Amino acid sequence: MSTATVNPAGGTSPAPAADACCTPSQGEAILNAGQAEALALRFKALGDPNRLRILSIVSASESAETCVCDLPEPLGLKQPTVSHHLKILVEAGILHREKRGVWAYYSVVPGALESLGASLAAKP
Amino acid sequence: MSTATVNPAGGTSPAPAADACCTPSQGEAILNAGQAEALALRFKALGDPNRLRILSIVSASESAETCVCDLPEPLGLKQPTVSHHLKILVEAGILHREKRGVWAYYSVVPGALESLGASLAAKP
DNA sequence: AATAGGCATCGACGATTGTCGATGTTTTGA
DNA sequence: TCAAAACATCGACAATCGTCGATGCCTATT
Repeated sequence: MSTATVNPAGGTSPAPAADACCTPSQGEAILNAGQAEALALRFKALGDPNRLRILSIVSASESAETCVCDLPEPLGLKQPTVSHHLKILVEAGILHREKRGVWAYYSVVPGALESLGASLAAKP
Repeated sequence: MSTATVNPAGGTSPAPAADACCTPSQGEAILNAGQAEALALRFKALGDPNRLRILSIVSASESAETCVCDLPEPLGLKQPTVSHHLKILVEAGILHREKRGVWAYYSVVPGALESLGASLAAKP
């Protein structure tokens, strides 16, 4: 009866025996490391309560943008911390930064959140 | 979580002062700390490449359930690490764990990813 | 009962993260 | 030209995270 259990040694699941826990594998349809890393970067940006609240504030005024000066107060955070979170959201492609004069205005990148949500419903 | 936050219903742009960066605030329509923390917990679970790959494998399985014994090999992780990630995904309400005999089978909670995606499209 | 195997938990380690004070950069106004 | 204000960046610190070896628990088999 050849192999009884699937063991990680190099062999790629020869044949599913009766006492095997389940069907060994299904081809190569899973996320590779690169795709997973890119997706994780964007979800990680959403994995902080204060960043979610920043998004909530910014997206609550969709037509207009939100300037940094209005964020520290409702969040209870200091200005450098807010800038730090904003940078992470920009690098994740979720927020857009536009500086006018002394002030910096942030807005949600159109379709960014929707595309992230779609990648969830489709299959990670 | 029906956050249909449509804030600017009344006055439309009440002519902000020249030296004000923008409209000061819009009441209390943003995510509070508790809601943000709960949402962040679930997004944080998706903020790791290996957990995304685990989700990919589990949701790609025909039988819709995958046993732990098949995960360490394609991920290149040791068994305790895989168990750790699985626990995080279960606590986030994304995966379901069912033990049959010696083996433990994991499956995606129906609608879990879709509801997370929906919370994205409908403003965090 | 004793053994073997699958999986969860524990303890530890380096790496990453969130926060803040201090400082730098840029623009506006006097 | 200088001063003030808004925002970004830097450096530091505690906390959390990802990973793994060792170990324990549970189940099925002998």
